[in-house]
Amino acid sequence: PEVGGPHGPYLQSERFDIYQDVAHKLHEAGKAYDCYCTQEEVEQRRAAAGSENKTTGYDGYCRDLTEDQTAEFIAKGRMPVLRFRMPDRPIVFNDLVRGEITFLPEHVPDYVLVRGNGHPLYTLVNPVDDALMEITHVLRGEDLLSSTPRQIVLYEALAELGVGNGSPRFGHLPIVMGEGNKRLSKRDKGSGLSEYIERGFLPEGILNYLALLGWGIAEDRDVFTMDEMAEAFDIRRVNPNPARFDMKKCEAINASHMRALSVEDLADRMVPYLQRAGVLGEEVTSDQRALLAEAAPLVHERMGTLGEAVEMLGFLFVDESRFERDPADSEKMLDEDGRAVVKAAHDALAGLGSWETTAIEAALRQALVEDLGLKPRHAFGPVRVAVTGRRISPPLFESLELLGRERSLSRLLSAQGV
RNA sequence: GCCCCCGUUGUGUAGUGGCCUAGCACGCCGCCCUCUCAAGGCGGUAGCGCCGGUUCGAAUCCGGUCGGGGGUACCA
Repeated sequence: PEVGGPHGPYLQSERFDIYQDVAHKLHEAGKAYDCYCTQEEVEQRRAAAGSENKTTGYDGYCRDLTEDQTAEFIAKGRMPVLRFRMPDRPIVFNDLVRGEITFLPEHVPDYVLVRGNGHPLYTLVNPVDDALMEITHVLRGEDLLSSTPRQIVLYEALAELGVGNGSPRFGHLPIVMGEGNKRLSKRDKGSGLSEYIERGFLPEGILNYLALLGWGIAEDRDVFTMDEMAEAFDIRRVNPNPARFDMKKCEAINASHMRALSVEDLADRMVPYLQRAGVLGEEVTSDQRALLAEAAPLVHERMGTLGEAVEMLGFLFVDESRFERDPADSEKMLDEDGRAVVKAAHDALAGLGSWETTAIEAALRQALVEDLGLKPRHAFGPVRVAVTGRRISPPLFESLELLGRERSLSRLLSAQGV
């Protein structure tokens, strides 16, 4: 609607006259008829028919009303609905993903196009819009499969009346199921796109994963770019089985795309997430940009989503007053022994001449591993928590360099409770 | 109930009568690497829903059965 195009108007509310006109034509041509039955009457007749397991839907009562019968209904003040007259023949169509599908006429009853109050229904509006807008292919969920036969017949009737060129091609995609084989409903957690965006999934990652639900680019490959997908995709190769949404796999695919990003791109994309978490402000200073550019290479192979940037890199951008350590990690790593290690680390680094990675590493290895005889993992664990606030972080020595001498020493001090 | 769709390891898939003692990916388990976590490398785990039939031969074809999903509105 906001873009426009050759088949406007694009707002349904502005197309009322079109629907009304088409409804008229359908009625005139006998493709649809006025039906005066109330819903109660239809149900009663169905129940009275006994074996109500035969067919649901309308029984065709008003299909061929005489003028007298019609007059009688009108005299009673009944307002008719416009009902489409389904042909008495099997409806066969070739679904793009499922192949040939057949519906017998007794299973697709006449259906309502226009309400008693004159308002057109989706059943009319959708095909009319698609016919007029020259839609050629309809790719939709399997949940719409059983309404397809009645739509196809409508398209054909429309074409006979000079509206559109007949039925588009249909392809019914498998529905994505959630855990426990239940349909993923909009209310379910993990069903809304916004949740994935908030967590920092990449658009190309989500798209890649979704495409894998029923389709594959090759036998031995499942990570691909959007361009590659567009190039290779073929609706006829889509699998009709409903697929379960697997968050683990989705995360793995996304992680692959994260790694495929250039570090520059990664840095840019992390910014909004760092801002939203308050790690970065509205305005990102050039110093912060530079720091982020140096930090990006350290994390680009260890992040699954952009949102993880907050925990991974937050410690670098936060000043001492706002720096916090994970309580559980602190408790575990900064016990008495841990604090002793941190003190030794501080002393080793305090007088360091050159504040860069190799020198930092050399000094710490000497002081903690050589002099104190600690295993590397026991030596660096407490230091890591002291400086980054977490047991999981980017590589320690690089992190220390980026953090800078002043803040590093300050944190090594505060971790000792000093 | 009735109609339609679907049925290969935990998950997504490859497989269209012999190349299948069923391939790939994710997961899971173990090992290697290692300052944490990842990444990477190596190895392992687990499947043709079931029953008949066709055939020299069936995951592949046919029938049945069971199971899952969707649809059955004057909703979209």
